[in-house]
Amino acid sequence: MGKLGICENPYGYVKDLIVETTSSYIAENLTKNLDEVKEVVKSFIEEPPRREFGDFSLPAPRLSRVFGLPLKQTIEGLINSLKKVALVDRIDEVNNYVNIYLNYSMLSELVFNSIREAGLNYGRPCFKKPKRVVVEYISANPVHPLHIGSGRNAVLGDFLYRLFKFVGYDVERRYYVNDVGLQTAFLAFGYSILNKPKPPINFKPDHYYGLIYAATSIIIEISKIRKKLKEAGMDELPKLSELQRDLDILLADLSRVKERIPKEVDKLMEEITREENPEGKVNEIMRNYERLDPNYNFVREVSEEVVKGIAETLDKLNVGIDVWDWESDVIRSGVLKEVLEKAKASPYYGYYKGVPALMFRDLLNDENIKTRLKIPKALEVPPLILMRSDGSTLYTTRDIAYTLIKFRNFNADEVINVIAVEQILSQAQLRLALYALGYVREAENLIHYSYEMVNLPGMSMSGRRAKYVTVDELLESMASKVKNVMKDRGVEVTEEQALKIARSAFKFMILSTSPSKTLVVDVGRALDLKQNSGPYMQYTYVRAKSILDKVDNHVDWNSIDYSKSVKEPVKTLIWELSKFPEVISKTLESLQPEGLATYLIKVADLYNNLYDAEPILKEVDKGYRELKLAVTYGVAVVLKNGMEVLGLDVLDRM
RNA sequence: GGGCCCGUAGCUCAGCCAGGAUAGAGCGCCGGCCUCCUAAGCCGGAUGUCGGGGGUUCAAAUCCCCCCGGGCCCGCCA
Repeated sequence: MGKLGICENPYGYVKDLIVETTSSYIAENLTKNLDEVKEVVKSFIEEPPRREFGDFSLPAPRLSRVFGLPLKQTIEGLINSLKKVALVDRIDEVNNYVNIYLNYSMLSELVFNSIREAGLNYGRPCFKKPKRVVVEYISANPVHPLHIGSGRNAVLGDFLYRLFKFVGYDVERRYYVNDVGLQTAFLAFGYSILNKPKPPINFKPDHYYGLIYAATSIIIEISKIRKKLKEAGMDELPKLSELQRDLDILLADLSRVKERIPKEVDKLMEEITREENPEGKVNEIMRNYERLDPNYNFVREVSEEVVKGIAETLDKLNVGIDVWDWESDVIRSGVLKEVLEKAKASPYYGYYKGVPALMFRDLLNDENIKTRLKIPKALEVPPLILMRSDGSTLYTTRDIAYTLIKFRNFNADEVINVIAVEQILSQAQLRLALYALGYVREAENLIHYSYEMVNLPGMSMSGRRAKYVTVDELLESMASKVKNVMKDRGVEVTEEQALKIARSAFKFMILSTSPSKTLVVDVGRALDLKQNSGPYMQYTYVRAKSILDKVDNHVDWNSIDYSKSVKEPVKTLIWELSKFPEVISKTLESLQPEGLATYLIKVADLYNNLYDAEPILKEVDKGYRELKLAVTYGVAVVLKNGMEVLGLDVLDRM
C-alpha cells in the first residue's frame, strides 16, 4: 500500500479512487467526458445508512438513468470495474445498490501510515498560499458585563480563529469597542451624576458599571412615562393603563438593580428626576464626545473600566483578542473622512429624509450584485443614511471606515464579522455601501457570520434592564459544580482545572448547536454536567492518554497486525479516524461547528466501547495489541486536534 | 404589511445545501456491570403524524408551493 503525504486525507483518497475507477468505466463505455462523469458519480456516491451494507455505496438506478446505460449493465459494469481495485475487498448488490466493502487490512495500514506520518498534524490541510483573515467578534457595547448572548459570540468567534489557525491561515482577532453612541452616553451620564465612582472591592467593574448603566436607563425611561401620565387626559383610559403597566415593570426592574447598589440608585433617582430633560443631557454627552471634546473624556474613562472587566471574563473563557479598536479612534483616523468624500463623489449619493444617504435601488436591480454580495434575493435594503441632520455620523457609516481599516491593517483577504442575526440588514447595507463606494474587493470578502439569539427560558435578555445571566456567573456556578463532582469521586481538583472543565462544557454546549438556531440556556440544565458532552470529550481523551503514557507514547508500528482490523469496534473506529481530515475541510468550508462536534462525539463513543470491551495493554497478541495502541494514538490525536479547534481545554488527567 | 431564520423522540440537538435501503445521538426513565488500562464510563430496554397540507419523483425529513406556530429585522439606535 502506498504512503500518503503529510496533509493527505485517507478517506478522500479512497473515495476518489472508487469514483475514478467507476467513472472511467462509464466514460469508456459511453465515450463521455471523464471529468463530467466523475462529477456526477462523486455527487451520487454515498455512505450506506448501516455498516452492514459496506463502506461506500452507489445507487445504480440513478447512474443508469443519468448516463442512459441499462440498469443491469450498469450494475455489472460497476462491479467488474471495482473488482480490479486492490483496496476493495468485495462488492455486492442489494436493492439495486452496489455496495462496496473495503479491505480493512489495507485501509487500516493506509490510515495509520497517514496518522504516523502526520502525527499531531493529522487533519491539517496544506495550502500553497494560506489566507489572511480578520475575525471581528464579541464587540459588545462597553456598558455592561458579557452575558451568555455575547458568550455565544465569543465562543463562535474563538472557534473560527482556532479553526483558521489549525489549517494554517494567518488570523487576527479584533474587538470593536463602541464607545461612541447612545449606550455609552447613558452610562457616562449616570457615572457623572454619581461623581465618577470606583467599583467597591470585590465588584468587577463591568458588573458594577453595568448596574449603573441599567439604573440610569431605567430611571430615564420611568421619568418619561411619568411625564406622559401627567399629560394624558382621563379620557384616554386604555393608554393610561398601558403606561401604568409599563411603569410597573420598570419599577420592578429598578428594584432588582437597587438590591445590588442601593445608594447609587437612590442618588440617580433623585438627580435624574430633578432634570428637566434627562434624555437631552444624554444626547449632549453623545454629541460632544463624538466631536472629541476633551471635556467629555469621562465617556472613554468609564468605558475603559468596563472593558477591563470584559477582558477579564474573556481571559477566563480562554478567548483572546489581538487588537482592541475604539470607535472614537476610527473617528480620529482619516479613513472616515475618506469614506465621506468617496460617498459624495459616488453616483449613488443622494438625500433621503432630507439627509445625506447612499441609495441602493439601482444597485439592487442587478441580481448579479446581490449574489456576489450574498444578499438574499427578496431582501429590500433601504437607503443608508450617512449623517444626522447636525452633521454627525451614524454607526454604519463609521463601520464602513472600520471595515477598511480591518482590511488594510492586516492586509486581509477576508474579514469576518461575528454578529447576531438581528443585524443582518445593516450588514447587508455595509457591503452594499462598500461596493457603491468602489471598494468592490472588500465588499465581496466581508462575511457576516451570523448566529441566532440566546434566550433564557421564557424570556429574552436585556442589558438595558439588567436582565441577563453573565458569563462570569455561569462559569462560576459550573466550576463549583465540577468541584462537587470531583469531591464526590474523591479526586483533588484545582480552581484552574475546574474552570477548564467548566468553560469546555460551556463551549461545547454552544458549539454543538447550529448557530442558526435560537439557543435557550436553562442554567439548571447547563449545570447538569451529565447532560453536557464537553467533559465527556475531555474524559475520553484522558483515558486514551493515560494508556499511551503507560507505553511512553510509543507505538511499535512495525509490529502491527493489520489483518486484525476487521474486528469491531476497531474496524469502525479506523473508518472514522480516516475521515478526520475530511471533516476538518468540510468544517472549513461551512464554518459551522456542529458537524465537527458530532463527529468527535462519535469517535469518543466508539473508543469508549473498545475501552470497555477489551484490554488494550494486556492484549496477549502482540500484533493486535499494537493495532489497538495505534487506534488509541489515532483517537488521542483526533480528539486533541478536534478539541483544540473547538476551543476546549485538553487535559491530561481529570 | 414585507423580509430572514427556526419547527425531527418527554427534553437538548445531528441529519436537509449535493433526494435513496428499517430517521440518529445525548439527557431523562427502567434493569444490569468496578478484585481488571480513570464508572464524567459500558451493556440491555421503552420512546417518533420528521409542525400541517399539496406538488415534483421509481423514491421526500431532505427539492417546490401554500398554511400554522415561534424568534428576529424593516430608526437621523447600535
